Amino acid sequence: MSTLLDTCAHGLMETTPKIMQSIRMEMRLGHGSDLSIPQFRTLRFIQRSPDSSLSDLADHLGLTLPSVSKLVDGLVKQAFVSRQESSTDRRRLTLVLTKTGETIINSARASALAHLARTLGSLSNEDLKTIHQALELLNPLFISHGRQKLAKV
Amino acid sequence: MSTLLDTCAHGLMETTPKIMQSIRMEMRLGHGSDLSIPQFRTLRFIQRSPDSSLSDLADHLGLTLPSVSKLVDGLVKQAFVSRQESSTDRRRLTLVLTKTGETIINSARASALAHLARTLGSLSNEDLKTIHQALELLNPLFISHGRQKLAKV
DNA sequence: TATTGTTATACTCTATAACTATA
DNA sequence: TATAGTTATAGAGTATAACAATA
Repeated sequence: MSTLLDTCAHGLMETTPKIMQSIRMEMRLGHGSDLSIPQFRTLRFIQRSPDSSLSDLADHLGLTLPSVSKLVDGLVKQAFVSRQESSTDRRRLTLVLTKTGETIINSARASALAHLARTLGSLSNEDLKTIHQALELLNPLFISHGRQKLAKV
Repeated sequence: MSTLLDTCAHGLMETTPKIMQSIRMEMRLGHGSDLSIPQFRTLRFIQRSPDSSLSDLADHLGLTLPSVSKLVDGLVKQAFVSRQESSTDRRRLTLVLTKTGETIINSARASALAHLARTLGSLSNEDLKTIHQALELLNPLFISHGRQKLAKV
């Protein structure tokens, strides 16, 4: 009967996709070169965790290695990222942001944040405090669970 | 300088994709037949708004007609949905859930909700109240803006 | 002419399976 | 043998452009 719990679950299922769609749209329209959400997250991850390997990225995104390999393919093709050899382990590679990649991610991020801020702009400070608290509560509950490996059917 | 606003925008950008990924994963693993998020939303929309047209659905999802046509193709192929002719306007079609579709959407929904409830399960009632309030605030701000029509480059 | 929907084409996202190279 | 990554293949998601049928 836990009604409040159910209500929150419903709310998340209704609202989360709408927020994602808004972010996605801004990512396409908001600035020159359009990034998908995974591409954006990839650039952000490399920016924040330099010298990561493909496996590190796969763990962060919760995707399989082939998926991430292809994802990076696209970013390399656009010259946002380069693959460098690891010196210690010749199987591994090191992901590096190019100058262009750095520019793109900063601009996309700024544009997305500005758009979100505009969207939240009508709220009072108290409302914002509530949202902030809620995000602080939710964030640790939804952790990336490493690479996907789906059960066989 | 509006720091709280920025903090909320950052929080949304960090947390929203993680929640989506969790929902998406449950949608694939949680029950027999796996649905993508758009498929899930489509079935839900038809369930709640019977006799809708493809354009109605496109508006609801914020996608273009060709995208939605293809999306529905997949659901028809799986026999979750059927396309029926509209009696009043022979250009329009009417989307109808099949018996199977009804079963699938109910099961997927229950499973996703249960998973979310489990994830939120460790929170106190007060925390849940905060989240509930936040969702009530956020939900109306992120409305579907009708079909996409991207600017020409 | 405007609207509803489909088809053609072309990306990205994502997975599994099979492979190569290194440890 | 186990791990890092790629390639092959396949289906879904998404768009634009071009089209058919109806209003």
